[in-house]
Amino acid sequence: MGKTATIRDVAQRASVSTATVSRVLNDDAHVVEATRQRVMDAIADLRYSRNDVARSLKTRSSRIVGIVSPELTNDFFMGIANGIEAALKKLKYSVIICSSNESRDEEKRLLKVLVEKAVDGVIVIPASDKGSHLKPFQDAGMPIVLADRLVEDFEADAALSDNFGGAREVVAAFIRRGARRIAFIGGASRLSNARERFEGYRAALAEGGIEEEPGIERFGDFHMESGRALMKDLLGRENPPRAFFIANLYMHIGATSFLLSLPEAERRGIRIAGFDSMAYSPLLGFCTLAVEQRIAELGGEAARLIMDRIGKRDKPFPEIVRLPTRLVVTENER
Amino acid sequence: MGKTATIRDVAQRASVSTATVSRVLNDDAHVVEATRQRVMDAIADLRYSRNDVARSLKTRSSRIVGIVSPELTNDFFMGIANGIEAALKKLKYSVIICSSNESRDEEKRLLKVLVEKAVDGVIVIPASDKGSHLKPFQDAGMPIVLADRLVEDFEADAALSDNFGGAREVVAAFIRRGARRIAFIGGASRLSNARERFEGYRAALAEGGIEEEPGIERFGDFHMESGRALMKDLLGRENPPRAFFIANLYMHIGATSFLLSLPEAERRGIRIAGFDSMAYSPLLGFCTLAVEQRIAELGGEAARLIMDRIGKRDKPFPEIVRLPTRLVVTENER
DNA sequence: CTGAAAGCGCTTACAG
DNA sequence: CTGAAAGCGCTTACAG
Repeated sequence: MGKTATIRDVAQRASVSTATVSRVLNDDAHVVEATRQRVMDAIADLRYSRNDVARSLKTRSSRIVGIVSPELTNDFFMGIANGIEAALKKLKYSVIICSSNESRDEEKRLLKVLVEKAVDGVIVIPASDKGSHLKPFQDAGMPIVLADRLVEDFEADAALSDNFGGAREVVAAFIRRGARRIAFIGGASRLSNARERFEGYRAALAEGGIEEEPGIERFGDFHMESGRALMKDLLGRENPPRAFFIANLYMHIGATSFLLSLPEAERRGIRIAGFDSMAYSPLLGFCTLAVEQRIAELGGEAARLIMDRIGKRDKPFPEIVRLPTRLVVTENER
Repeated sequence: MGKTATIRDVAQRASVSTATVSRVLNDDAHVVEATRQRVMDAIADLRYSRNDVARSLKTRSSRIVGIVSPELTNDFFMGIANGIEAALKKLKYSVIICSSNESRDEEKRLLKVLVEKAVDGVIVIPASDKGSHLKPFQDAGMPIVLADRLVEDFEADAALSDNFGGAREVVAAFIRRGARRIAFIGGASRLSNARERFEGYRAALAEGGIEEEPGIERFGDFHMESGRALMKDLLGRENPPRAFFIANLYMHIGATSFLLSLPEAERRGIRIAGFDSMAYSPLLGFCTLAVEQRIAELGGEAARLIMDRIGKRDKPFPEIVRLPTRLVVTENER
């Protein structure tokens, strides 16, 4: 930037002290209207814009919250980020969104950068099931909130979906609609949300009086490729299942794209119950039921949790919020 | 954060001045090794972390670049953001990603916030075809770079795809593969990228000796719903086309989801040439050809452009970069 | 090679 | 209701 006007320039032009300018800038009530107006005019004349860097240095608050996401190109994570941003905007907070690139090391590095930038807190969507590298930052006083899932060796406030309940509900509905033999395609069970969804599936099965069949319960990595591979694998068995609960959207995409590569006859009658609903969900042609997460609210809750800690609100630690999910019946009933 | 160690604490512990600590922090060559080591030890002992806010205030550089995107939940935009972040990381720059929510007013507000945060520059993916609201910030000295598209009433460096060339290439390939009567579904032609793609389509038609048929050239708004509506509309004509060039991914999704709602017989033989390729592109079952944009590089170029201006590199203004696209033949040849 | 000191642009207790 | 002044944690010419 060029030479911008400072608070001193404004003070001079309005013939007041910098303290007074600062007061009107911060909506201090004790400034008499005439003075305030004079200052406002000077601000307008000079096109003065506050320097938040200086403000932050003095107040020790940057009014910035960091968000660390495993990836940027993921509508689910960005939906959460959106929810966070919307909630914080109202409090005049801004947000720095960073991608850990699904790497724990990068996650750690980003925390360090964010601390240097003096963010007031950070919301992390964990890249792995590990959290010990977050501990030192928390110990140093940085408020940290988890979103979407929990991690090992690290306790913190967290905003999560009711993965267990959602999975149980959708699988139960699937059973009610006649599905008996339901295969499971999910993420690695060391991840908290993947495990919870698997347990929800099992609970629904048990409640429906359906015996588990370990041979058709498969665990991938939440990515497209593993969804495709597992679907291929399951359909390659001697007696392949026709109903599937796929516990994550990307695996669902992979599985569907494999199905699309099959001759019409081979894929007929296949039905899928899935997780999440995004812009492109209408393309998931075999999906008949889905669990919808309240993505934006997940972000909103994460925002609330971090603000509570930043504001040193007195409350038990950690606070874990579980957001209910919603069952959705999709258009495809083909 | 709690009471963190400052440069003074480090200086004291290492028995040097704060100036020396600052020097080792900034890799100043003139510090003798023994001193450097002592300082490094003190830093480690105290778990000192630099306060970038103070640094920024003094150096007048925050080492932060703002990114303003029309939305967060969009893999194309976030792919650009990713490219920017990757490129800037190497230069020890960070990035603040904000969503304008497709609103020009919000875009303006965000610019103001970013100026207050003293970012060194901002890369904007315009929310509309208007840019006059960006002018005052540029005039005040803030480096601004556009990505993805140009706007009216505002000149700036820009990183763009060769929309014209890409559209022309894919439509030409479509024609070579036998398509004659190709309908056009695109975005509003006041948007620079939408217009360029339309012109590319027209050029390919002309070069292929195919007469334009205005009745099957339709303009929506780049969103899913309009893709769906326009596809429905076109198929509702007396003599509906069977080949489509859809100039944007979301419209492509909408169009495809409409097709999926049709009985098998009605949609048979429909072929689509599209734009972009994302994780869920395999689900676009009617797509046979696509133009792939170099999304990450688009971000990389935007990063380079903004750094050039921040570094006051002497070069003509504005610099407009056009990145070539790549033609992709998809798996579906059904 | 290292230090003393000024200053970046704000905010805020303390006076008055 | 308003001002003078200190100070937030750094960096950097200027000396030596």
